[in-house]
Amino acid sequence: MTKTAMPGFSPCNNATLRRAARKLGRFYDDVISPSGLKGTQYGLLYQIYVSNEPAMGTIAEAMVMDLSALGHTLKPLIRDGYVEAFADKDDRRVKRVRLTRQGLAKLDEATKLWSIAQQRFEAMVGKQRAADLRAMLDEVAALDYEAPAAALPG
Amino acid sequence: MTKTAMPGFSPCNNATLRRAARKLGRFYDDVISPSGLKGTQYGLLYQIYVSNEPAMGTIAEAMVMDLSALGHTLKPLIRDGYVEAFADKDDRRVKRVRLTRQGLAKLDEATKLWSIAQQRFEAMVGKQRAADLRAMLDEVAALDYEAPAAALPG
DNA sequence: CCACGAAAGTGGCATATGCCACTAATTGGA
DNA sequence: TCCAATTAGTGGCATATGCCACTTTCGTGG
Repeated sequence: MTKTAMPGFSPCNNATLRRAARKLGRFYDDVISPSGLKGTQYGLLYQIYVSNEPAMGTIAEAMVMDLSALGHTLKPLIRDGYVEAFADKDDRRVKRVRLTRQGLAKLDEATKLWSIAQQRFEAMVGKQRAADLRAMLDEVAALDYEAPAAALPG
Repeated sequence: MTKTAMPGFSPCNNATLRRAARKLGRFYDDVISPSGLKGTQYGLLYQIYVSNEPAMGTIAEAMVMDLSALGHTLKPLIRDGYVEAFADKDDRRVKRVRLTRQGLAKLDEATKLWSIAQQRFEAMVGKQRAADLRAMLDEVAALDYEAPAAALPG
């Protein structure tokens, strides 16, 4: 018993990943909160910003997120006037989104705060280790979890 | 442009972590779903199982989760009869929980499925790399994100 | 040109998480 | 002993995410 008893380590990759996500999420949220945005919302605004008036499906794919979930998450941002949606010219099924002037300003504001969180985190774990971690995570997010073709008998 | 355009890489550690969590979460959820449990619920049952009739606060700490969030997450499991709560003998503020007979059976059932997900994942990224990843994530979850003592003038 | 199946979103429902304001029970002094 | 500060949970409210059932559009083989 060193001090506060180590956290409940688990052999489950999923549980461990979620645990870390909760902790890191709260940290980024705290630092970014003065802007009124949550870390996830900041990430979404950023993704829209770096894309070219992306279709919702495009964003969902880039963020490895369910399309309907993206729709839900987008609502408060549209409601608050940071994002606006419009129909694609050629395919009326497609809905594209972009940042409004306010959204752009808010992104700027939040980016300053995000930088602080990012720097604080990387100062703690090390820039290189953070990069390594992201690489691992990107790999996990890109994996193809198809059923291992469990012997489909001819 | 190799094939499907790499996912929207982001320099944000938080966004990257969440993205991976979404993807891995869906994978574990899919595999575990025949039991009727979500991956998170499985993790919670497991945590309760390996603890000794833990107090809610104890679980919350181990899982690096907000106490009220834990309370919410616990509700469906109590409703479905997998977990039962009871007041601590010495401190009536404390609420302890334990698995019911059904909860134990469900945990057993789900563990078989979990093993499949766990093995499939580790077969893809490698057992050692998975262990390394968990180690990094445990470290992230254990970090002390206190304000960097930003010069509190005497 | 029309019926069909695929593609893109929407809405409803349920869980996952957090924060905040409260309530109840304890613990520490004065 | 009695009240103030602390501790443990609860409930309400809001966002984060997913799945499923639809609805609207497209794209196509007839």
